[in-house]
Amino acid sequence: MKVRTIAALAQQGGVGVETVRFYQRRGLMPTPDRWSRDGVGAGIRRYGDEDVRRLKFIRSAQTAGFTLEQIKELLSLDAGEDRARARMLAAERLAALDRTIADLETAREALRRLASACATKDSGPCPSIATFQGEAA
Amino acid sequence: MKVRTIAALAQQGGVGVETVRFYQRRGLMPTPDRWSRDGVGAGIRRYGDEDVRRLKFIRSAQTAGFTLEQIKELLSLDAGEDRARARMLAAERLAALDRTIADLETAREALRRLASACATKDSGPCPSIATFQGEAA
DNA sequence: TTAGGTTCCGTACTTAAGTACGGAGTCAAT
DNA sequence: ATTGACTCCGTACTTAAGTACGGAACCTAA
Repeated sequence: MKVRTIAALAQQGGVGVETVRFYQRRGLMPTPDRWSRDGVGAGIRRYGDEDVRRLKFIRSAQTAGFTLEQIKELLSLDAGEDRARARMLAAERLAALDRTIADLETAREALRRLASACATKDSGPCPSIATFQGEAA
Repeated sequence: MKVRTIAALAQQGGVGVETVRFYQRRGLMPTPDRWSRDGVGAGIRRYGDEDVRRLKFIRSAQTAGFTLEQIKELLSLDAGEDRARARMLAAERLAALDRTIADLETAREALRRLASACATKDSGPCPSIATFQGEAA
């Protein structure tokens, strides 16, 4: 159970210090008590392994397309009792994610067409617009 | 070759009027001349089929993850000569898109795990954080 | 014990992509 | 000719997710 400063925590989570502080302000990360060895000053806040996990979770959930607001709820559910709600959030996000992935696959095809439409010669107009037609969201 | 007002253009592009105007300010959409039948007033701007295609292209390219700035360049390339540049932009975006899709697939898996981890009972803590572990971006 | 690097905190600034507002001009129908 | 809807335009506001700043407190090593 290592303890670390905010800089070390941020580094392990792959974010900047200011970002951690931002998450604290938004209620996504805790703001642990200050802690001084010799009890003389106010001390510095120290972070444990659980905080690292929490931070990494936030980043993963972001990749999955959750907003910080939703992640906050997910985190509160993590400690709470309302499984049905958590399940619903997950299912909703899963559906949205599938739509996004499908959209991106479509866009990927269009982009591949664009790349190859531009590949045949080295100059002359390259019909970007045309290659995307029919793919409007 | 239908002509339309900005409202009709926006509607066909699936965006709001203000958004079209925003694209005009950013140089992504043209600002055609005003046009009055009886030459009495200053008239209203009219938009043609090409504008609809352009607008739809913008939306598609956005789905593919291009920023408006990049789309602007893509559009200028469309009329220009520099195929190599267009090809490069497309290839870059294609690679980024593949990374994004892969990330989302991973997140999708994690989310599926989350949903099923929460599915077994109807109450009690639901381990959101744990289900995502190992998936940090 | 002092110099430096961190931490803490509040506040302000940034960026991307819109969205809204308000007043003046224009158009189409009554 | 007037009304009501739409257009034009500049300017300002919004949202999400940070990022930066500045001064005071704190901690560590020489």
